[in-house]
Amino acid sequence: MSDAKKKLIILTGPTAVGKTDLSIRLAKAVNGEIISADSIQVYRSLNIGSAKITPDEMQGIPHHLVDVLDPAEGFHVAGFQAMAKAAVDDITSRGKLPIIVGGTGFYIQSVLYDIDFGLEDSDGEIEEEYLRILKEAGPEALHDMLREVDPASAEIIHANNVKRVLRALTFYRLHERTISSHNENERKKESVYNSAYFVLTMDRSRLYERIDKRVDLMMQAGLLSEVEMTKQQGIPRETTSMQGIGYKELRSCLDGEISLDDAVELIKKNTRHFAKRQLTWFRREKDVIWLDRDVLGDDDAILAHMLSILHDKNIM
RNA sequence: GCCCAGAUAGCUCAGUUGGUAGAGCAGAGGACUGAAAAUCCUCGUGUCUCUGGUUCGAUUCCGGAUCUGGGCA
Repeated sequence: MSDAKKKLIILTGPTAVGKTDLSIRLAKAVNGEIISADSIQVYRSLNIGSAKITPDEMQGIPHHLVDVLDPAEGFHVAGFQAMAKAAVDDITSRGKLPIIVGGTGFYIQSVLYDIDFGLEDSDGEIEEEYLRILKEAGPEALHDMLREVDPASAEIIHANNVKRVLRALTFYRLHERTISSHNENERKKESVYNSAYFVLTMDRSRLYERIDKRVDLMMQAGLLSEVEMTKQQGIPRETTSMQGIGYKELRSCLDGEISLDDAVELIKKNTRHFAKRQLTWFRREKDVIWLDRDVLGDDDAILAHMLSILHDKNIM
């Protein structure tokens, strides 16, 4: 539509559909650079478990937001958004096309719709107070408190979803307005980009087979020792990076809580569940362009299809 | 060949003192606006192996068949 808008390509899909290879071919075809939207690949040294692209595989295509954090550091959408926006501007200013590639739907949304996350988060004091209440009175009590200040949110957020209840309460405390009204405004936003939002997908049971196989390959490639390293380095299990699939299960195994076989099975299962959640997310996103491997065929055919859509949208 | 025990949801099993059945896991759907590979919600009709019999009525009791374990020869 409006040529004044910045151009942006998004390539996403559930884990293990084969985004990486396709993204390199796409980047070459459109003279683009890749911005990773992946909550685990941002961390250095978490390579095998995050199925991170190797320098060889990059084939000279610049990648942004990969290997930018230490595994001990925390991370969140707002941080991602800021870095991703800077990368988009940087790439665009050099006359190249930014391509967001990765499976973290929330991250993609934060950039595409330029969501406002408000002020900085609390220093923890407020949260501690709520956590104390949670411990003493339970999740229902917290939820009741939310109902007092923000009934709309209390209606939407289930009492057991403590994480969200806490966030809604904290938001109210910090901003003196409800997160529900804030979210309502954000939801109305139109994308600031002239974009194409591609979601790669394939038959569910075949995807699950690929996932199971890929986990076995990760184990063969030495995932266990990669995780062992994080333990030796003293990275706490509660850290954001250690909540990644593969890492949390093997850390549990290394601490003697479960057997290795059980850990591997758990990794497979959790990855399957994750892929399913990703698909649910993308189904709900507006204006996505589905690329079904079972319909379109091999990567050549998929790429050709993408290029023709990009052409029609005047993105290239 | 004989004896014993099973045969119920994709899997592991529970149960019906005879009125056609339910848990866990797997799986499916959904939510999501500063942990998102996170967090949370919802969803269980299946020839109760087959076949005769008893019964108003059998998945449940009885007989037979088939299959699967285990034991004895």
